[in-house]
Amino acid sequence: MTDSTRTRARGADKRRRLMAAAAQVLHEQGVERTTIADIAEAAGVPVGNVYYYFKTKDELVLAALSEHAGHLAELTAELDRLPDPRARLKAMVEAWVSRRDVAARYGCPTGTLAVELDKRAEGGLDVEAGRVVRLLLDWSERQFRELGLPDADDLALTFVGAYQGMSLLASALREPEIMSRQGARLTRWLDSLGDAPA
Amino acid sequence: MTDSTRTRARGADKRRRLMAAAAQVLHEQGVERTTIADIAEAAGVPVGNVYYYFKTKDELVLAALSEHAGHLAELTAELDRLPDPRARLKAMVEAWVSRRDVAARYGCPTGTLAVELDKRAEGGLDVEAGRVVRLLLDWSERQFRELGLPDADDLALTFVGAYQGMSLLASALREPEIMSRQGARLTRWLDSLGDAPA
Amino acid sequence: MTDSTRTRARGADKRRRLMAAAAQVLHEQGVERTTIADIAEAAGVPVGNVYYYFKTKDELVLAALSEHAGHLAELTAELDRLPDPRARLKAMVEAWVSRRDVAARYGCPTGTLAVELDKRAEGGLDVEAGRVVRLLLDWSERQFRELGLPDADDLALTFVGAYQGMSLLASALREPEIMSRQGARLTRWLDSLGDAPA
Amino acid sequence: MTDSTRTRARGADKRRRLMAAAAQVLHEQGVERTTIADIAEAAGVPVGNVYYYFKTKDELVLAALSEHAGHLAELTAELDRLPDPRARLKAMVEAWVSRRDVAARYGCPTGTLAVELDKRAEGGLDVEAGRVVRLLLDWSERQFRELGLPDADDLALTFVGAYQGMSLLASALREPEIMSRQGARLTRWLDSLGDAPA
DNA sequence: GATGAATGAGGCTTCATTCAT
DNA sequence: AATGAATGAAGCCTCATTCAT
Repeated sequence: MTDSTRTRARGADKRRRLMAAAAQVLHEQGVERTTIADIAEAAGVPVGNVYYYFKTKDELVLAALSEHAGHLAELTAELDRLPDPRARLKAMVEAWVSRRDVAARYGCPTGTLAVELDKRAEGGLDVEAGRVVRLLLDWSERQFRELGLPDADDLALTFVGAYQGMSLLASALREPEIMSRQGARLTRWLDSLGDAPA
Repeated sequence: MTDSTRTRARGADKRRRLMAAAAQVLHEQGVERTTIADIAEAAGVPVGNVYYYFKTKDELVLAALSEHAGHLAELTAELDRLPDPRARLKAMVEAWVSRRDVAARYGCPTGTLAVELDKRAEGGLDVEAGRVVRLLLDWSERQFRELGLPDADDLALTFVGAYQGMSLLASALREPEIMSRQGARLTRWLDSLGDAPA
Repeated sequence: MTDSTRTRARGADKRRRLMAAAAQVLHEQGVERTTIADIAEAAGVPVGNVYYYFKTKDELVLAALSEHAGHLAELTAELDRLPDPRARLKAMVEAWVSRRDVAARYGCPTGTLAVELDKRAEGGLDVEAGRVVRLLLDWSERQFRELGLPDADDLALTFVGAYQGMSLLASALREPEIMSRQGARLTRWLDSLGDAPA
Repeated sequence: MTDSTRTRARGADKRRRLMAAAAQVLHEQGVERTTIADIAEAAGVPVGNVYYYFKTKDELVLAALSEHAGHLAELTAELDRLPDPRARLKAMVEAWVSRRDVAARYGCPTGTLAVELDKRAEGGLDVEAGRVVRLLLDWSERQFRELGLPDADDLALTFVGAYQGMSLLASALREPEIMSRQGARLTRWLDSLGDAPA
């Protein structure tokens, strides 16, 4: 391994650590209340060095968004191995409910980020947040379409909206049980949706 | 009108203007990105004078929350004049949809405030935001209970959650139509709920 | 009693209350940490009204100084009724020790005021503080001179200096006993000073 | 000298400069009338940069106190090289008198700081000021004890109290001679104290 | 004379970003 | 690439003083 390779590897590692730290800390504290120093510390990187990897704070937010997108991609990839689209959707609900404690404390990472970023038009971060939200919508819509249901796009909005809504309420009221109970309702709803007529 | 009445009126007026300005600006820009100067300007009050009415920025946020609570109280008071609880709920949905443009730009005032305030434990503003959210939940629960439905509390969570979810998605995607379409679905869902068995 | 008399009486009363409040609050909190509002509140006078009686904060400080001077004048007038100058000095020490708790908390009113005012050349308040300090020095010197002792001025400096020193130490260490113990020493010292040679 | 050494040296140097500036400016102007900007300017440091070294103004005050404590430690270390405790005490008086001009203008640094800090209970700075005062008391007590005198603690209080008192009077009256004359008296008093009985 | 309200300067502190090495 | 230190623009808040009745 040459010096430059090792350096590149170490550099890439730092970058990855910064992204992960940004994703977590920004989720927990929100964008405005999080300082670059917070993220640097969480990543174990000296403050001054952050700017070598990310030119501005906005780029770190962007990185956090893409990190969340990555997590979602991993999850959907795994769920896509299930043969039945309905089972996939139900497994998604299960995944949400399993993270109920985090949701009840900090809300849905993507959703809360979107809420905060929507309040500023400049920088285009709001658009990027919308893009990540849409990833989940698109995946959901795909499942509903595979089920042969009409208005799959609306069903996806209802599905994801329910998740965002229960996360918001769970965190506003600090009650993880809201995730469990509303998750169960969501599952029942999925079951109640008729398959494509034969 | 006596002198003191006039003075008091002016003072109270300014206070009210500050509350209204705080409610609006904080909704549009978020808590952290809004400066006292922003609110002062929106209310037409010199910055230094704000502190005569509100000792801290947090008190202004609190005032905004109570302003939103007031708006909600007005709305529910009006809806309560309808004889049928189901009609009340449907009218609530209509009210939400009618404000679709604001929702698609800035989200639900109470919901987005709650999201932002939940990220800071200090000050108790998070609890206060939860309290306002609960006002709507309680009103909704009351309607479901009047309809004689079981699990009125869960139904309320579903109902309000759907609203929060569609608001979030509408604003994340900047599509007011999401409010209309999901509003229609919500109305249909309300219609589908059976009355109390005779 | 005419209206104007009553008004003047009420006005004079307010003025007196403000002076007393200024003397107390400025002693307890120091000049810089005391706001006009603090003094107004302590006096039970609306803030805006203070300026009718005192044009600036400095004038209030001046008033406090003269209040303290008044207290001292009262005390010395009383002590002067004692026939023996040594007895007068010893009674003065007793008076100091009797106020040991206040001294241990806030120091000597005049002394601490002088310390704070000496740090600013402008306004002449420092000079005024010195004048009040000198009142006590002059009285003491008179006693020593009546005792027929040489260097009465130096003895007065030693006497008053001892008082200022023990007050400072008592308050810095928060130990009222320092006043008692050093007061006893001071009394013994007074006793040890020979009378004028016959 | 390596790069990091140089950087560290520069950083440490700035810190030291800030401490020295804080000690001096706070002594001359008092805590409340001194702004961070004053200290920064005296140290030749940009205001914003001060916060890299001291997180709050209180920390700067603390630093000033420890600076004064350092000065005292240096002085006593030097005096401790004298074989005779009485000579040490007399040399201490000489040191005080030699700084009579500063004392007559701004008082004893530690004493005046203690006076001001005692007026605020919060932050614990008052306690810290007391601690520094006690350093001098403890050293003095040690000398009196070495002389074999009874009540060394009371003698120390008298000794240090006399110093604080004369400093206060000298600065209140703006007369450096007070330091000289009372210093001479203090020296004579030290001479008059009997040694331990053989 | 009395009083609540208004004003504006100034102080403390934070932090994104840049610099020097 | 790495890093401690530097910079300066805000932002929040306080308060002496003044104003308008």
